[in-house]
Order: sequence, then C-alpha cells, then structure tokens
Amino acid sequence: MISIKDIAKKAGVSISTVSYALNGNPKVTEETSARILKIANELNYVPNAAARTLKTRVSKIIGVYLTDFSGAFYGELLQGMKEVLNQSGYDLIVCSGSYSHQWLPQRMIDGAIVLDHSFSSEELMQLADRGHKLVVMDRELNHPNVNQVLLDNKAGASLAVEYLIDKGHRKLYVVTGPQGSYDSKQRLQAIKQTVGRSSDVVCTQIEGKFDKDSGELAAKQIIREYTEPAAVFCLNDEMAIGLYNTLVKADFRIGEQIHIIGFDNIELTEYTQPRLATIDYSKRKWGALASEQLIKLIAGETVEHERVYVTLVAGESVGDV
Amino acid sequence: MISIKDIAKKAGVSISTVSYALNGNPKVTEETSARILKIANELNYVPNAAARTLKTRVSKIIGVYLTDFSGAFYGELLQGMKEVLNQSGYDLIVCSGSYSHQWLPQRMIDGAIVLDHSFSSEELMQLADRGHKLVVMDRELNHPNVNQVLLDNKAGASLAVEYLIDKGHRKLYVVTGPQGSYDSKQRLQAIKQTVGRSSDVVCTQIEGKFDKDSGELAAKQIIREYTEPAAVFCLNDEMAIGLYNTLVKADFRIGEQIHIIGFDNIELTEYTQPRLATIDYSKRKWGALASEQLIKLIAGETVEHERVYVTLVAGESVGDV
DNA sequence: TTGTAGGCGTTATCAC
DNA sequence: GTGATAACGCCTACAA
Repeated sequence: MISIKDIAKKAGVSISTVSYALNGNPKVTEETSARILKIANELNYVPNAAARTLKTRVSKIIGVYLTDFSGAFYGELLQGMKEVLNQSGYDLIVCSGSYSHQWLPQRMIDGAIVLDHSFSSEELMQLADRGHKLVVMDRELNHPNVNQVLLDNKAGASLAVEYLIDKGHRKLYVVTGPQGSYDSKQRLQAIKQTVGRSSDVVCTQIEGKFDKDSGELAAKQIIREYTEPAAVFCLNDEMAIGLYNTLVKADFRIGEQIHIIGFDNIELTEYTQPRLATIDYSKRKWGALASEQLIKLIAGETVEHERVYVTLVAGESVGDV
Repeated sequence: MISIKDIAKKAGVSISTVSYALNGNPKVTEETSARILKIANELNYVPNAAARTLKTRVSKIIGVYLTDFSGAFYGELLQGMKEVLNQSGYDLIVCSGSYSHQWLPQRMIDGAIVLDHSFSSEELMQLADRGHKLVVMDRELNHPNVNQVLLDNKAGASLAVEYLIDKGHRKLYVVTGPQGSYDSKQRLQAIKQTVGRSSDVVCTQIEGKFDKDSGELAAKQIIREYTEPAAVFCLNDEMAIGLYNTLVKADFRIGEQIHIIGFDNIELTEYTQPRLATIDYSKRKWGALASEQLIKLIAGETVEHERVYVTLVAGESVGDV
C-alpha cells in the first residue's frame, strides 16, 4: 500500500506538506503542490479510508437497511435515495448481514435510512441516544436524532376501501401484513374507521406476511368460504399477486366473483388480467425525501417529519356488484 | 465514543489486557476476562471499524457493483451472494456512487463482485494488478486475481434460436444489448452461428440497450416493416416486455403475427398474455457461485472460471408458423 | 512555506 | 498473565 509517507520521501518533503497539498491547503506553494500531486498520481496514490475515517470521524457514506433485497420496488426507491445523496457528496451502500447493524456505532457510516422491521425500535433508539442520525420509513420514532418519512397509509387504505364500497361491495376481506408491521397497523386502522361508517359492510381479516405465499394462503381460505362475490384488499401488491395466481388457477373470475385491490403499484400489477387495482405513490420521491431529511439531520438542521402522498389506481380487478 | 482505553481505566488494567480479553486470547485469566467483558457490555462498547481495519488491513466486507438497482432480477442474485458471504463471516454491501470505485484501493472492502459495464476493464485490471481480488460476472478478464462467473450465453442464445427455427420461423429479428455488453456480443455470436446452419433463415439486427425503451423502439420498427409473421429474439426480457407492450397497444397478435422470446426469465414474463418464452437460469445460484469464488480467491486458493447453465422456458408468445 | 509531533482506536510484539 | 509501547495512515496544531 502506498501512503503519504512514500510520496513525501519521493518528493523530498515531509508528510504534512504532502497532506496539505493533497487537501488543497493554500499554505503550500503552487509548485511544491503541483510536484506532490504529480508524484501522487504517478504512484497511483489512494488515501486510506480507514485512516481518514479514524481521524476525521466522518466517512461520507450513508447506509440503507432493507428487509430483503427482493422487494419489487426497491430499485426505484434506492435510485431516488442515491441521486440526492450523491449530489451532497455522500455515497450510498445497501447494508446486509449480521454485523451491518454495528456500522453506525462503529462509525463506518455517517447515518442510516431504515426500512427494515427486523431492526428493532429499541435498537434504533439506542443508536439515536448515542448521537447517530437516522431516518425511518417504516415506523414512528420520536427522537431529535430521528426523522420519519412515512407513507400516508391511512389515506391509501381509506381510498382503497372507499373505492370498494363505491363499487357496491359489502363483503370484504383484508389480508394484513406481519404482526409488527407499522404500515399494516396503520392501514388496518384506517380500514376499520372507513368500514365503520357503513353499517352494512362486513369485513373479515386474514393474517398475512406481505409475501406471495400469504396471498396464496388467503386465496385458499377465501375459496373455501366462497358463497357469493367478495372483495379483497391485500395490504400490499405482492400478496395480491399471490392471491391472483391461486384464484386464476382455481378458475375464479377476478373482477366478477372475487375482486382484488392491492397496495404499492408494483410493475407487475399492470400485467395481470384484469389489471390489478392498487394504491400508488412515487417510490423515487419517497427515497429522495428520506435522503434529504437525513442530510439535513446530519448537518444539524432541524427537520419536520415528512409524509408521502398516495393515489388510487383503478383496475378491472375490481368490478361493480 | 467509548474505546478500550475507557474500559481499561474502569477495569484497572491496561489496554492490551482489554484487547486480549475482547478477542478471547487465552493468555488472560478467566476472571479478569469476565470482568472486562462485563464492563465493556455495561459501557456499550463497540469496536471502531476504522481503527481495526487500519491495523489489520482487513474489513470483512465484500462490495458488489451493479449497473443500477432497478434490474428485475437483482433481488435473487443478491440473496444468493449474501447467504454464501455471511456464512463465511463476510458482510455484503451494494455499492453505488462516484467514490465507491475507490473502496477497493482504499481497503474499505476486501473484494468486489462486478456486474456493471460502467466499470471499465482497464480499471478492473489495474485493481487486480495491485493485488485486489475480483469476480466478474459480465466480461472475460484473465488475471490471476480475477475470477469469472459467467452465464452460458452461447448455449442460451442457441437454445432460443433453435426453438424459433423448430417452430418453423424463418424471418427473425434480434434486438441486441448495448454496444459494449459482453453478454450481448456472446449471444449475437451464437445466434449467427446457429442461424448460419439454416440457409433459408433471414435475420435482421436491431440495436437495443437492454431497457424497456429499446423494446418499444424495436416494436415500432417491426410494425413499420410488417408484411408477414416474424419472430423476435430480444436479448433480455426487459426489452421483450417493452416490445410486448407496444405490440399489444398496436393490436398485434403475439404468438401469431409476431412471435417473441426473451432472456433472463424475470417474474413478469409469467404474466404477459400469452406467456413470454425466455431463457432461464438460477439467479440465486449465479450469485452464490460468484461469492464462493471470491472467498476462495481471497483465501489464496486457485479457482477455475465457472459457468452458469441455462434452460429454455417455452411460452405461447412463440407459436407455430 | 514547510517540518515536527501527537493522536484517532486497534492490534501485536515485546518485556516483566 | 499483564503492561508498556510501537505501529497502521492520516490530519492538524504548533514550531521553525
């Protein structure tokens, strides 16, 4: 490994002069600086990140934590984050692995964006207490070092339920997310509120886990209990796809016997037959917003919690009664 | 930040004893060790990654470089990599941003997996020359510090073309990948070879970029030139989807007027009507293999280049002539 | 304008 | 078994 020492030796100056020159400190002469830069270049010098981070206590790297990589919309989300961060001189890494939770206290990363319910709120609170800056996208967490950028779950869920009711549906199923999920809880709450306003609506809850399997399981239950047309609100599209697949296989007519609406508007929903109704929001904007907030937080600015607005995407998977 | 110094002070021992205890060195007494560990715990001690990396010159982190995050199959690929790496005590980060190319020479990561043609081969060669260990998934690069884990592009492309010819197609289009793409080049080469064996097959080449737009553009050209049924081999599914969309919008009958086959078997291909024929391979295995090879490379073992096998997925998007 | 020296938190080599 | 002490590569007062 080639260090500033090597450059100093070759240039016949001291290491501090090299350091100054490399960092553009005006104290050093133009010509000395030029000579040093040239030698550094020739030697293919690359500053050691560990040493620099150790000294400056800043890495200029932001970590994002996701539940798993396979979510269908992470691509756009990450793109949104990346653009904003890069613009501010930060690099983004997607973290995974057992040790990665330690990277904040280890000072490997300057801040973190969390969309991963396997990261416990207590753990996050501890990090915040220690002065680390965080943005959470999947829970509420009140702490001066933590900012929230959340979806407007309640609006989305209300929109979906109102759509179903408008279409004349009175028998509803809701396929939920996993136990601890904040998004799921919020959506459920709004559903109950909205449903409560129409006394003739019956709503059955089915436990899900936001994955395709849950959708399939739910479909099986719904098929078993089938007596008359019903509408199903899957709290995310992934489950809606699983549900769709199983129903299609069982020769159910979607949008006629069983009506489906999802949440997230992933690409796949455009291609099902009929098109899946869902709730849309800009993933890119969501990511960008999270990054912006984190940068401000790190810079010591005070920031308000942000909310991402959602809209309804109609689809023939929900027909009239 | 709390360091071994703080622990040493509190425990009334020297920092070296603390370091030994923390690292489970048997030289230190059980009881001293226990006491130190207890204090470390109480103080919420977390070893500083930068300092450790600086000293040991090892970070136990592997970086993977992708063209962009939005590829439809990266989820599974990364999952495959992650599982293998975690098992060997490595953490995986997905790298992005302008500085991230420097992380190898900066010793922030111990090795890299590259599937990103924006990373030039010269750059990679330089890194390899400096002793860094790499696995490439999107090019051939012969260097003792570099291992290749490539798709069997030629087999895949041959499979696809033979399928079309078997089905009676004689008029073919090929929508290629971007200029520099190794995968595209390999596939094209195999296509030419296979096509060359049947003298009556006509094959027209359309330049693409592996994105949806390219597929749409290709569709427009094909529609313009349409006189009789033709078969289109899109060198990836993303373009095939773009092509499909545009053709559907223009009321073409797919699998009858225009026949389509893609490459990659992304999830979406199952949902088009009719189902898109494509070439399949295990993304998870591909990723796992790349990780295994990199770990061996880092451990100093000699490794052979690996090849990932592919299979044909038939679909009604290709009908008989 | 340049050099000296101390320190960031760890590990590791010595003595004791 | 434990404790000084010297690195690792970089930054930055302070001194010259």
